[in-house]
Amino acid sequence: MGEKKVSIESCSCSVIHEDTVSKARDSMPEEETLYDLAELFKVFGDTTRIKILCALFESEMCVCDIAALLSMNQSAISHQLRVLKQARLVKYRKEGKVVYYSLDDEHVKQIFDQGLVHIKER
Amino acid sequence: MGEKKVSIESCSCSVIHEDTVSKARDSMPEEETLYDLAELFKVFGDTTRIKILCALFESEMCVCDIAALLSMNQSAISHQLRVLKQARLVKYRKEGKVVYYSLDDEHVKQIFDQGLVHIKER
DNA sequence: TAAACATATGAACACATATACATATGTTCA
DNA sequence: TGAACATATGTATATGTGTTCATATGTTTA
Repeated sequence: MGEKKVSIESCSCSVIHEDTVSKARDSMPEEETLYDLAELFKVFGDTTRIKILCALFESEMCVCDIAALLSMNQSAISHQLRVLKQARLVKYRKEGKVVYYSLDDEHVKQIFDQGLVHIKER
Repeated sequence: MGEKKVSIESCSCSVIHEDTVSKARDSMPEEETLYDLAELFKVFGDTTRIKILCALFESEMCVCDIAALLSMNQSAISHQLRVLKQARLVKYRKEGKVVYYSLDDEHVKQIFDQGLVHIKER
């Protein structure tokens, strides 16, 4: 059962499990959702940005603080904060010329921690 | 308090909140842990790989099935499965010439779902 | 054994991206 | 108002990466 062979032009080989494929297809979220999800994880997938998020777990920080902490120049940090901001992972408040960044979302730490669990378990 | 200014050569500006910086520094996990974490999320940060993982939530699948499902050629899928395998996100079993892939870790879905929560909330 | 098939792998190419440098913006304070 | 300063942003560059094509590996079956 479900072993009917169907050749599909996009793949050089024939499909072995038609049932499995169509069931998986039905259970897949929308294309856009999966795209957004990948974009989100992409933001987490950089050492500098992970470090920034990690630092902000402790408290809000200004750009200069973060640059000093990570021993990187202000421009690099500012560029990365922009990415984090666009992903709605951090928010900011201005106090004069100083801009303080903080986490925008309580899920950030949960995603972070879930990742940690996977890392530690090896 | 904690407002002593210290100039650090790596940053053109002066540090405003010395206390905040050193507290954050103390709370940071090891460099290697953060690196590994970024590497893990990097794996999640690709549409093709997210789709593969998502498909495997339903059931194990062979390479051909996945290729057909995603309308991509077998080589591309195989390359991505390799990345997922190296990150210990999928495992495989061989049955003759067919290789069945499945999730290697119960955390995968939890990380995935945490990401979804963040996406949906906007 | 040879053909057919599923999968893996190496190389090449196109494209994305992180950082550095230079500079612009906007705020404070003398 | 102008100097000093924190931050943002545009551009260039080096590095990383996803996909494709060609081919290798390994298994089944005629």
